[in-house]
Amino acid sequence: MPVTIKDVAKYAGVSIATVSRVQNGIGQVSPETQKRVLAAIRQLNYIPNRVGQALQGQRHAALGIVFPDFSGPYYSGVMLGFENQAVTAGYSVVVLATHRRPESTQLIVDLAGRVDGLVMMDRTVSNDTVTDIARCGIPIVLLARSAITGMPCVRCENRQAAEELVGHLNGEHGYRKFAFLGNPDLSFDVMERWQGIQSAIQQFHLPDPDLIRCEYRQADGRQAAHDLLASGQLPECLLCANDEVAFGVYQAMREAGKRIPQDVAVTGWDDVLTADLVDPPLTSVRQPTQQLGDVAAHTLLTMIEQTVKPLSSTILPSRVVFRHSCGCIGKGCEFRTEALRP
Amino acid sequence: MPVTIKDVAKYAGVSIATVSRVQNGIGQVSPETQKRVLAAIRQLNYIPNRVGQALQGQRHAALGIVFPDFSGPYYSGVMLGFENQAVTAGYSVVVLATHRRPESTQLIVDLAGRVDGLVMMDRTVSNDTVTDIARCGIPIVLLARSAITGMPCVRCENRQAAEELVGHLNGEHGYRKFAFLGNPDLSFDVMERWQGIQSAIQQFHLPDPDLIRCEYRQADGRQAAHDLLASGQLPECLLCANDEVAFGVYQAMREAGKRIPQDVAVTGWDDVLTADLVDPPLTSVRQPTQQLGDVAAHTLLTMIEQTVKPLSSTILPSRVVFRHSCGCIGKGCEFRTEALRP
DNA sequence: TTGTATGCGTTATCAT
DNA sequence: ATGATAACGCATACAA
Repeated sequence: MPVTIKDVAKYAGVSIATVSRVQNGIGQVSPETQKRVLAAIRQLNYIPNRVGQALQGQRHAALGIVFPDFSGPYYSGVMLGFENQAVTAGYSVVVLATHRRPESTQLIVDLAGRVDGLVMMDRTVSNDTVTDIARCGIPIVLLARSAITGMPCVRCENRQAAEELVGHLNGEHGYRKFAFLGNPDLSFDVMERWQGIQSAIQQFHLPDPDLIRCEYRQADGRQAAHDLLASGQLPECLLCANDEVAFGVYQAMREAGKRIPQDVAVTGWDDVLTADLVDPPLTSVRQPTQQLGDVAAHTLLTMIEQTVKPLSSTILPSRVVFRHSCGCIGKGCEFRTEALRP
Repeated sequence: MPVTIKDVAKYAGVSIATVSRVQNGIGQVSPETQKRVLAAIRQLNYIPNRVGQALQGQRHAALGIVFPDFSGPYYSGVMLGFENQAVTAGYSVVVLATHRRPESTQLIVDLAGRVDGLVMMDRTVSNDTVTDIARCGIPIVLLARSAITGMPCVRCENRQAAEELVGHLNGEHGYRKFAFLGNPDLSFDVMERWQGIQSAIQQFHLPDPDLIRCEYRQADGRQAAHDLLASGQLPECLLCANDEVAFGVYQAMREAGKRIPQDVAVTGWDDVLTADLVDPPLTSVRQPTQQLGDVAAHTLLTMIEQTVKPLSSTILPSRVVFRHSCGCIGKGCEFRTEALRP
């Protein structure tokens, strides 16, 4: 049904080679035939078939990116940066979210067959699968994921930020008993945050922190906080795996009549735009999400277009943003040097 | 460089056709050769090239979706619903964000050449371009966009919700002077909201509302609110084009020492998760974003796989969610029947 | 059961 | 300046 170069050639009364020459501006064509061909193209509304071009040119002109999920501003940021770089470089973007689907492996293999390079995010599929696909010769960049030998990896700094966070909470506010809300098994970043927190707590000789396993949506944080309240073992400070979990804790605390930070301090991670607007403003850790996608795309493009693989991994800096939910007060979020509670 | 079916055939010592038969489970193959072929596939790490398949099968097994932008939970929701439907039906998803790029038209034409169907969202490209592409025979579904004859359109209800909102603000709270913050020229939905608001205000014989043109990020709402404050013409109620703008207004009001809703009432649109957590909780309009992507994908798939084009447009219902920022009080957000201000 | 041959749409390399 | 033809990777109709 669609118009092919053959149709145009017949309509213009020339060979397909000539049409191709006009179309791509390569080779010599007489002005007269050029005119005829151009007219035929316009007349028939001819659009070159990308599949034919891809087959001939031995490239898809497309990049793939595999997300574990789409929800939340974190993925939007990565997507934004990635798409921008890819399109600017002349590549289309094919996305896939695994959602822990059992058939994820097959879907990713399928995806690998239609792109020139692949970004694999976090816990989307096993390392073995990634290695298998890489062995087929397709360039792969890991994003916010544990390293695999021979593949570049792009991620945000987590441990240092976690240590700074705990250092502040103990040093400035005097908190000693912490709990972490999240599931280190589900995400590489969260695992690193949990490890950083544990390491800092050991370093300061504080009592072992509790790990409250929960997923990353607001409802999960809310449920976890309610469970914690029901157990009667509310620590001084709740460190949340991300801001959505922290917002869920906010909900639960409001429902239970507990005040933040007077009754319990709360921190998030991601520093979403609304972190500054909730009551109280949320102390969080800002990550350069857009840059994450940006650098991942750039690294991938380098691997595709250069014959030498750089293999350079990138770790982008995170920054702790102190607000009121940890106990800091005032407009400039000055630290309270005395402990908040008597 | 990549492994082709030819390589596998040579390695297994069989013909290409036999490999294909094994690969697709079609036709008769002796157990012995099947084993050899399977071993070769595993050994060489063969992944079928989708381009070859597409060329032969006359289909891409891919759907395209064109966004104006990615920022915000609205697009995440649409994306989530769309990707889920597409992948479930065996299609890959190719995304493009126009970002008001001048070369958008070319990018979309390009995209059209590598998918079996296309969803076009909002103000991404001119109607003429959409019609041109449709003429090439590729199925198109419009999403949150003004209708074009002959193309199905999926969107959320806006006018009715706008009227309900204004009816509440005037009827229950007694507000008479409104301003709308947003740019009706930039988005079809926002245009409809603005029209619905105007229509309701006429209907209730209230003074003409002000239109404060601004874009849709938090910073834009903040700037618009500051401008409004500087002008000295603060209306009783600010109707924001979306929640992010409303959050920007929150910022500005806090910075100016104005209270919501005592000094000025504020409403948003989208009902993002944090609308309930900001101070005061934001009155907003909830849209089924995920379902939007879901229905768009489903409609597109029907067009592709059925020969009869349904052409049915879908309008999904929106729902006003009353919270404190409009003047409602109490947990259940009961209406205040008297005017809030003396 | 297996192999051969053709066509999908495009570009590139020849030959004319 | 132009036309004929091969090649890309795959699936399939047909021949053996």
